[in-house]
Amino acid sequence: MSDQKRLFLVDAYALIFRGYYAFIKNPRINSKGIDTSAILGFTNSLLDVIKRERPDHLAVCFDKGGSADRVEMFEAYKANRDATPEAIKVAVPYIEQILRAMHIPIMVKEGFEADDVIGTLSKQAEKEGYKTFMVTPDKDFAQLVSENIFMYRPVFGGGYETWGIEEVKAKFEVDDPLQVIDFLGMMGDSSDNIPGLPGVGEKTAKKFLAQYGSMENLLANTHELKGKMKENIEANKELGILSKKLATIMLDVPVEFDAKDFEMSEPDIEGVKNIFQELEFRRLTDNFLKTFSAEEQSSPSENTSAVSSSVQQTVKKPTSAGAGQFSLFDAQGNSDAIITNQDARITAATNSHFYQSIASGMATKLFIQNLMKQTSVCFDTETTGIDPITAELVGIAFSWEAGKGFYLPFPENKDEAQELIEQLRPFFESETIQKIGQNLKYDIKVLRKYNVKVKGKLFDTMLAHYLINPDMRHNMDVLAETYLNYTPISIEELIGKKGKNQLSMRDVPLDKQTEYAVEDADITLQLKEHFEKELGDANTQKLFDDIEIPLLRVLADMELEGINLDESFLNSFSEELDSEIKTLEANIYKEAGEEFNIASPKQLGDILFDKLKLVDKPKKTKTGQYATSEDILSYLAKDHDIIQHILEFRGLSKLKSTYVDALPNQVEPTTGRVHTDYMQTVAATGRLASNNPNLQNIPIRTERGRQVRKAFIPRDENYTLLAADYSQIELRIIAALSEEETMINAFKNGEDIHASTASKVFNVPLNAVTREQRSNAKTVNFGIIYGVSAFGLSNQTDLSRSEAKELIDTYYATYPKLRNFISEQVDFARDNGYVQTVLGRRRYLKDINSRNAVVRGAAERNAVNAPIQGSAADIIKIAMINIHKKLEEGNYKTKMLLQVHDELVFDVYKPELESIKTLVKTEMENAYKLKVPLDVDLDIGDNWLEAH
DNA sequence: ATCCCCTTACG
DNA sequence: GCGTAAGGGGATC
Repeated sequence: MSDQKRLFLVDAYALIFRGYYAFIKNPRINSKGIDTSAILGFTNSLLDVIKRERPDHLAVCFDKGGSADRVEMFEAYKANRDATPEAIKVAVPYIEQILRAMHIPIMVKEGFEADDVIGTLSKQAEKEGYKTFMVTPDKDFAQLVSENIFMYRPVFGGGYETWGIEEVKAKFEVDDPLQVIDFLGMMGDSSDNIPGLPGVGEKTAKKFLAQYGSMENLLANTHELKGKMKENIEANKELGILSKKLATIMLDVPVEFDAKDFEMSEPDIEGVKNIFQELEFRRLTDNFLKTFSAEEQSSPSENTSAVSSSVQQTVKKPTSAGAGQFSLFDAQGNSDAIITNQDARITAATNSHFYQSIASGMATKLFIQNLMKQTSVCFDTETTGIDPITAELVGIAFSWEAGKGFYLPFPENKDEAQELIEQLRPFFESETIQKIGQNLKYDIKVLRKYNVKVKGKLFDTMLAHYLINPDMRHNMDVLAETYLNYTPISIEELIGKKGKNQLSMRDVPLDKQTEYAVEDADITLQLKEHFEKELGDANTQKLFDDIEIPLLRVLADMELEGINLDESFLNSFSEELDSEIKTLEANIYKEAGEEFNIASPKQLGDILFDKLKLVDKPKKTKTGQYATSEDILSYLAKDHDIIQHILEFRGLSKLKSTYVDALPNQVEPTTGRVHTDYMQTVAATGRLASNNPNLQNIPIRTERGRQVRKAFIPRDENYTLLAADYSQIELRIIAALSEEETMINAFKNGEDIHASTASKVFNVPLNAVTREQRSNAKTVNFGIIYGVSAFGLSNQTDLSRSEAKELIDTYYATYPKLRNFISEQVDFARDNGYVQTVLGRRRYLKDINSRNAVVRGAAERNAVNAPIQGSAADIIKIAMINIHKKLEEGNYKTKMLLQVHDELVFDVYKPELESIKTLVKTEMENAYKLKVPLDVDLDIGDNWLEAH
């Protein structure tokens, strides 16, 4: 590089947006509920540029007030951009603070865009002999590139590329960077709302530029074009000229390049640290200090240890110690000292580690001896598939020291595999060795098939993180990147994308298996260290130890147990539905006058509203289609037979495809039963979710639908199904938490709560409450749980908006403490950034202080709903754990099979029926003590429908 | 094959 | 109005 002075001009918003979207699937929320994604992303990029390039001169440019000139030229200019996300709006003042503390100048000029400011400054600096680098991913800037002006573009996946004249010429296929303006003018830019020439995209624009060189020359020669293209362009010449103007970056903004001002200087280190501390950027602080300290290199530490000669080893060292690469650990092996560098992530290739696979025989014996001496071990099973019931063990990885681990491959032969697992049995069944894993439910289920029970204390990193931040995702890759700044080998890299050519883990070479599997165990171990602390900070240690971890074993048992399904019943039901659907189809085609796909909302909307014109002003969905949902069609059903038939068609098709036909396919051949998978970490409120198949949404509300429940049957004639469900648990919780005496007493007296509410709200005696009054009271009762509005209530009932409002007002007057409770929840969320359940399960509400009323409203409803829904989830989880324990201790043959949020279903061995009924009712009703009694209804039957 | 949209099933 | 899973259609690669 020459000794020419170098100026870096940063396009602030471009990097802020980029930072924000980089975290969009996994936003960073600090304990105060601030979404810091954009701030973190921007600051990381900025430090990265400084560290890589060590610029002499640097400034950051912002937009302000948009471009007055461009809006004047073209009203729609940038008009239909999405509203700026809340996180970005709150980010800007912080970023300005950070820049001020770093003593980096902020350039902004009212009425001009950052493009124009950067353009003007770079041309001025060029005259003074500077080399200028415009830090932005935005292609528009290519027009400014010259001999001394470059684009410095962040590229996807990390790193930067520099665009000079040659690069711009190649990318845009032009002779001069200035032609980029013509290029953008021709093809337009939807994000900037530059209209462009109709029918001209990237390809055509390049062709035109090669041929005509400029917009003006193209427009002067349109006679040479032909067909539709000729018409289009001739009719839009003005638009072409306008587009080119809009795409032109201005070079005469009233700003001045002052070399002295832009010179890099010492930052106010304490000031920056304070801001980072407020934002809770711990690792970024380290990164900042390294960036601005003279000694930024740290040499990689040795993490290897003596290796026995009988094992195959794979030791990797950092490939280089160049800038941007770091050791994973400091000298103390302290993983908290990791240096983040978003664009140069640490991967196995850059990190020192020691992973080894263990050969059979003596090596295994020695390994197991060593394993048994440990007090806490992380393990991860590798199998032939993702379904634990059919998957076979391919190997198991172990790690008990960060950066180090072992892989024990399993033979394909079943007897030999069983022999190996027998050697490991003492480890898995040890009560004293703690087992650490990511999603241990899976490993436990796999091992159970080899007749091994995992005992001892457990630590599941996925569950830990679910409690730390339930709104995030919890797969290991995300956790590793977020908390360790480490990118693990992806499973796709190993076995290929899913589909036809995907390999089984068995087909992967042993050294690759070892690298992948031990890495997972190693990372999981490191995550555990991290989360242990955070669980304490969030006060959720008890929830983890007493609820989620014990529940994991309960769920594993329920899933392995499965439920018996009456397939022949479903098959005949399917035929019955099929013939009815065919009849309905024929009727609908006749009424529509043509055949079409009734199941396609798009085609259906066109038939109903374009062809038949059933309504004057049909409603549209947000994507511009006609809305044809149940609630809209129901209004029309009584006037039009076709609508009635369509609704019936929909109902029957859904029933058939989702349940009647799908369920028999989900029967596991090896067990003859249906095994759902309960997901313990997806519902933000603490509920479980069920999938493959979902057994939590089996129909019950319509007569026809609930027939499906007849297909769920006991194990055999010696068993019967028992369904136990909490009566009104959410209303009981809100009554108890709000301490609303009137409602508490109604529950204590065993009253019908909706009738009781109606009697009080409508001021009539309990026995004079009409059906309609009860029904409206019921709607409000439920509405309260969801955070009701007059608007929502009137939509749900026959009441008008004002009647609905009056009803809500009277309701609050009747139950004043309920209203207090609601505002207390919202206040708590505003002050703390989260709300919590009876057991302290938190839900963070980052939007609770949003200035956008719609967004804030949703957060406020969450503040009310999450503690209620979540507390109900907490309570049934306690009941499940206690019941499971009692069933084991009592050696009952009865098994718990299903959980449906407020209901548990059991396969009861008939001789045990009476004691089970008492056991279940007692445990459920006493799972948690509230100021309101809990009440459980029990039902028994030869299928799930009868048991209700 | 994969993603998004719309609709609908449950608590 | 809260929380989920899943099917089919249709666009896109």
